[in-house]
Amino acid sequence: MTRILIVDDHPLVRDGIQTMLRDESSMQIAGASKTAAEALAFLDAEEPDIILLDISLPDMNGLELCEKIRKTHKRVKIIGLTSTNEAGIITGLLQRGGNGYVLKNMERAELLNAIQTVLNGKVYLSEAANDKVLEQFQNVKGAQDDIPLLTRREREILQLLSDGLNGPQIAEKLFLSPLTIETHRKNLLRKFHANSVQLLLKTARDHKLVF
Amino acid sequence: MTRILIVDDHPLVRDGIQTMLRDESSMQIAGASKTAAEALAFLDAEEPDIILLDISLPDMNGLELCEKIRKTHKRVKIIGLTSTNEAGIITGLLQRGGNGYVLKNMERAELLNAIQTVLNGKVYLSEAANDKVLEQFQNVKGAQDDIPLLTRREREILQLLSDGLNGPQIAEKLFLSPLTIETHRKNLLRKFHANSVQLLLKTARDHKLVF
DNA sequence: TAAAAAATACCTGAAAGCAGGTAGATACAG
DNA sequence: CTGTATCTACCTGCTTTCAGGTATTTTTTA
Repeated sequence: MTRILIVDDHPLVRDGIQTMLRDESSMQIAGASKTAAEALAFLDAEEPDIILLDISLPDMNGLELCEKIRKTHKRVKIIGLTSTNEAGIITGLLQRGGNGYVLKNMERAELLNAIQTVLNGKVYLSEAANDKVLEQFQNVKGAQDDIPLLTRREREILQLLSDGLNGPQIAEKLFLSPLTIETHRKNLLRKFHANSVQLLLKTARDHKLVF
Repeated sequence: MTRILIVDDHPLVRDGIQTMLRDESSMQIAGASKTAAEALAFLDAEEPDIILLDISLPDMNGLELCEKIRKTHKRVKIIGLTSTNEAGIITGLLQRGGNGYVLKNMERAELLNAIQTVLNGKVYLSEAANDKVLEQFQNVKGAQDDIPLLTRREREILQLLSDGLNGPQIAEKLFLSPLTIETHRKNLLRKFHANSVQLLLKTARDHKLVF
């Protein structure tokens, strides 16, 4: 028997999911919480197998809640739920220990599929979510008029800067003159229209050139 | 008929995959490339349905190649292949338009499963890869004994530094003396045992105190 | 193979950051 | 109400970064 906790502040969603799963004899709705606080209280008492977790809750960000739950409940599988597919949520959820992600306009079959998939230890991302990831990626690439093209060396140095190294340290690591690093850094700043490495790195991260 | 391109510099892997798929009448190995250059040349001539892409290639980073392929081939499904599961590769691959990810020690069934999943427009991540994502997450949280306690003001300034502002800019924004910001920044550096703002921000990000 | 691109290295002067202090004003809790 | 923590602000001296160049060598590409 798979025990499921629903965390969503919309009654419509809670009822809808209950209905979708009503005929599945192997699944049981263990609880339904309207808020993060309720969910955490529920988890103090019971340990479900699956949590269907709305990303936008009234009292706490869904990602944050996911992180919090994962800290004390290593075993439970967490599937994110959302209506509008915001940027970065998918990877954010995975990085916080989430096991999957479905959109609220899903079909019944997709929900069952998602639950089965994460129960088997795999990650499930809905097709639409997948499209969004790609689309977002394409868009980023599409609006790349102003994403500067970097040389290999520049990318390398950008990454090292992102790793927290400063000029002299990079020079030592790459067996180059600190002045050379300065030149590359300067070219990076120019290409990104940044006036400090801080800003450069922020922009680069926004464009997903470094992580 | 599903046409598959294998991109891997290890003959063993190429042969192994061919063998795994030999008995699948619905699948056909359209080609096998040893390098990124070969793969790109192949894609100029033919358009497979699936690309099984090794992450560590001799002439180009797999992520980079994925990005490059996705730029001109929107339709093809790309599944990453790797032996050792490095940090960040999974999300990096997704963000570059990858559709899935399997480890080289997979079973035949898992490969077929992965191919079928991405053909259906879903993302496939292998169980082992999933575990790694979670494990990596848990590790970060596990070593949190020495995360410094920050005051409200320090958190505020940390966030502004993370946003790419420098000392004087923050001072202006908060109606404070630049010297005050310098003090706070200095305290942050001390608390994080960092000797530059760059390093401070990296550490803070690792501890998920800023994003 | 010739031209273009990339990588290397240097210079000057101004601005900012960093390390090491000191110190007054609030605010908050025992 | 009396510490303790926090926020504020300053000083000196040194290092690094940034903006603006120039210039040689190597690699890539047309």
